[in-house]
Amino acid sequence: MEQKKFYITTPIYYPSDKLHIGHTYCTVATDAMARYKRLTGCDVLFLTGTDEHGQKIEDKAKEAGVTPQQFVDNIVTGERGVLDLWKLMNISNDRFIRTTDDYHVSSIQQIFKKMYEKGDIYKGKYVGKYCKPCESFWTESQLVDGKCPDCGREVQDAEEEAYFFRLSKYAGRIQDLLENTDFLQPRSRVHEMVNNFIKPGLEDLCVSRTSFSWGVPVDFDPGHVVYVWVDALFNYTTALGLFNDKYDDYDHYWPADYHFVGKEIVRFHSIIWPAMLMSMDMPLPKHVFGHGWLLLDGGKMSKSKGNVVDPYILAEKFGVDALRFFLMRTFPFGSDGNFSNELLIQTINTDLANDLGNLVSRTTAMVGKYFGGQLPEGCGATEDERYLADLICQGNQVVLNPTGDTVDPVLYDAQLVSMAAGLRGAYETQMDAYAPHNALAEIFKVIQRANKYIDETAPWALAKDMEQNGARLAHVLYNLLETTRICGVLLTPFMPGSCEKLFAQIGAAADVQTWDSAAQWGCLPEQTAVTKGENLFPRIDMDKAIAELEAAAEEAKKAALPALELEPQLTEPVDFDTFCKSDFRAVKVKACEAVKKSEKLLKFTLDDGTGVDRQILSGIAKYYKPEELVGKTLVAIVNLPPRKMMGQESCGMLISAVHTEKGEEKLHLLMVDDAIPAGAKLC
RNA sequence: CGCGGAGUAGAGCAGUUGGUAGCUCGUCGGGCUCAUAACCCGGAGGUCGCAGGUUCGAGUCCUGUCUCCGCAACCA
Repeated sequence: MEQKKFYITTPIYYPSDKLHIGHTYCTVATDAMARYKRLTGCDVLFLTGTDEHGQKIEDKAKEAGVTPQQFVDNIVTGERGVLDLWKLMNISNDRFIRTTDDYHVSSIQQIFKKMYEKGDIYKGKYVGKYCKPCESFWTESQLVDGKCPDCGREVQDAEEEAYFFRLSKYAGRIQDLLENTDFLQPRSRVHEMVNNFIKPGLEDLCVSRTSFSWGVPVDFDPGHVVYVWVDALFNYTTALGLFNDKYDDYDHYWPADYHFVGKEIVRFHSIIWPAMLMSMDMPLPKHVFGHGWLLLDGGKMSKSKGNVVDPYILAEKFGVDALRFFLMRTFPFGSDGNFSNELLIQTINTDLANDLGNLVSRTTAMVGKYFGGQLPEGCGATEDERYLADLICQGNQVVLNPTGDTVDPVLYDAQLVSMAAGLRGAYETQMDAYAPHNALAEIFKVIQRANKYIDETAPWALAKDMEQNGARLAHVLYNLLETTRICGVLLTPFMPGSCEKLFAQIGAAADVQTWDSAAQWGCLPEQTAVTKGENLFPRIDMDKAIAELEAAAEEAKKAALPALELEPQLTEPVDFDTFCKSDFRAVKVKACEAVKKSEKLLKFTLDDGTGVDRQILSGIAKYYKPEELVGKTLVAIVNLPPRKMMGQESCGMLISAVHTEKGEEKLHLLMVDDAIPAGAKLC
């Protein structure tokens, strides 16, 4: 039988900053799906990577004083970079593509040329607004109040040559694709795309730039670089060897079965991407799935808000599998979810520690305690149980009738067996519907049932009379091991590392970790070696962990801030006469006291050489104690108009030096040589 | 009238094709002691934002209305 192939991708991420929990979410989801498909026997190719070109990277590199290539190398391959993160998260991608890879660059040039020769890319004029100081090109809609969104200055009409893709040509086919197929999922995204972008009319798309150079050069027209659309989207095919010799399985794996993408790039993947493929006469990917976002406090996570969540810290603190599990279990895939540390810890404690971890712990402990770590021969599945399990695995409904006894061992066994036997089917249904959160919920129903089974059968009571009840006790424990085994198999795509440990503890070898074995009751060898190992998922002290996380976040925030920040210098000239109108004088502090009821103000009584005391209020109480300033020689501007502050008059302003250190504002009064007499003019 | 999403127990969320409203946490009471102070059972707590409509029947469909959120730049 031919193996079914399955090609799945994440977006290629933009390495202008370290990746955060949102990227991790998407990649973990893709990984879980890829592992699931491998488990079921598919021939899987799982691709992820980075999209490394563009203006922003060029700017960031410049800021950091390195070349763009050095900049992205650091973020991608450097310590705690993208590759390290995926390694830490146990991501099983088969390939990793970087758009700066040679083979990709040359492939893109050929693709661009091909579309140009076909006439779907043509040279035109890009009309917009230009901000000279920023050297930036803006479209009308990007302007803020008609001015440059970066610096707020006036912009002027400008146009530049650029290449355009005939997106408009494919509007009809795209609309049909979206509305009449299940290409784009979940369905709700379809309305969004059609209403927002297609119905208003698709305009041709500008696919080249001359405003920056960090990109794939258009080889037949120097000065132009290929813009993101062509460069980034085609990664899904160049990584298979399209127009290059690096790989050779384009024909085998293309078209992709699933592109997993965040909802903000659904537009690119569901409109632009298929249109470009149509232009290239290439098959379209089968599905694009736009998953939701992780929100913080109901709002978006962003660098500028300073609220990004670092997956490194969480994975190291709570364990990779716990984090992977949390992401997949808690949030319905496809809609937004509210991330919080409390929720993370609660999920770990409830599901992993209390339910699953504790189930394994109590089961293995009892096998150790009552049977020395090995159950006796004959404790395995009965004929009836195997028959029941088979019926259920084949999709039959089985109604179990209680005997009416208060204690009904046969019923308990049958209920547990039938739930465990039916699990794979329920799980598969949910996974194939791309609802991993529901698949996990199915597993935990069984885990909870198993915990209940222990209460019902009360093994500790059976153990009191081994001669009478030993066989029954062994069968009960076997049933528990078998249930955990099946759950373990199905949890493997989500928590590969922990499941390996689980299998070791319950003595499940590789041949009973397979997909097939998850639909067979009773394949765990009866006399296998069971060991109570370390706790798979230790319980987390919520308050303590939260406090530590907050401390770590504070630390990270500080470390991320620049060591030293200075006000940018003004470039606008001031004429000499205007400058001369400011009268700076040396002044001596005769007295200084804090202003009552004010947190910031100090009141200075100053000798300014006129013989009349001058009073100045200054908002520097945070930085100086009044008494330490008495007798100092300072600098003040004396011809500012007097101003009332907290009911007192301030005649002038003391001059200070200010800067920012690690995000903290620092201030130093300008103190000069005490040899300078009061009233000396500074010029 | 720009577009879209969301409003369900104290909190956080599920609710596929319309058919007796569920889950986790919290709370109250009980059971058990194998286990990671974990596990099991039970109770209290919701007019499913509001108002209409379709229907034998609506959280679920339709209309209206209020509130909240997101919507420039390749920021999943």
